Amino acid sequence: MMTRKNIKPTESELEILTILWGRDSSTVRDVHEELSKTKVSGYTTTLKLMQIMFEKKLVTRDDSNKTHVYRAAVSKQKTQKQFLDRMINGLFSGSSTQLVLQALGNQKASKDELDEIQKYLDDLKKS
Amino acid sequence: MMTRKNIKPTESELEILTILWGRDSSTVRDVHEELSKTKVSGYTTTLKLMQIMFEKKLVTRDDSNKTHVYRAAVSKQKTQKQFLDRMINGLFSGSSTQLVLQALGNQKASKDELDEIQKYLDDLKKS
DNA sequence: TTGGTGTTACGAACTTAATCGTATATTGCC
DNA sequence: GGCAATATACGATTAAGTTCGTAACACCAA
Repeated sequence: MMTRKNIKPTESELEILTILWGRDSSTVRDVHEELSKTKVSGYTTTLKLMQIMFEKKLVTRDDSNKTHVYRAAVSKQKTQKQFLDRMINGLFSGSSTQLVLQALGNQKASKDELDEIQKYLDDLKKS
Repeated sequence: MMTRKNIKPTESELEILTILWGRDSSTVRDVHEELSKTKVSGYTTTLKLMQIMFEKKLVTRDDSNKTHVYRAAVSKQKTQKQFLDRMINGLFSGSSTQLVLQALGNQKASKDELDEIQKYLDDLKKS
């Protein structure tokens, strides 16, 4: 099996990926307008970032038309896993349990959410 | 209440902090030798990094002697929380639950660890 | 055709992080 | 005192990421 490249998206790239994950396909204009809701930046900045992401193979694009159409080339889940693993190894001594306990303690979770986690834990223990 | 500075340690700074957290107090030489177990770098590189961390107030130092003595100025737990929050907000739509489920699914946890998490969940639900 | 709008391409400037070489200072030992 | 070892200070360089200005091109409407 081919080993996957370990390309770590930067903070800015992650913002763009998050937008792409929430849409079927996007133009630079689409992404830029979405980005502009939370930060100010020039259009060509967004364009340049997405061009770089294309070179890094973080996104695919259809350039058969004048206005290119982009899609995320990495999955949200795989990216989450990549960052989680990095964090667990770098900051939690490799213990996912420690990270989980800390995360649960940090932020309030609703009873429903806690139930969901417990149910998931039960499944894990059975297997 | 004073608002806390949101200083985000870099990757290299995190490596050094991790070493400092595991020791009572450390000289640059101590840290550098510990670092050298896992990576190659010059002594002055470590020195420079720790000087920068001192300017950023990530560490304190006692310079009453020629050889300065350093300590972490930020707690491990607070730093973990800072990175976790950033990750939850940036990559998990603000849902700590989603992060927990992903973390549990990613890495195998032992039965004892799962029990520990369940026990913690029970406590959370009671309160 | 011509001008305005919208798009990509591309290079330059700027910032931050990381690395290291060299200068300088202190300490202890002969 | 003078030398070797070891420390800090600091500037220079490199690399990566971010930002934006400008050029070039296509398309459409008047």
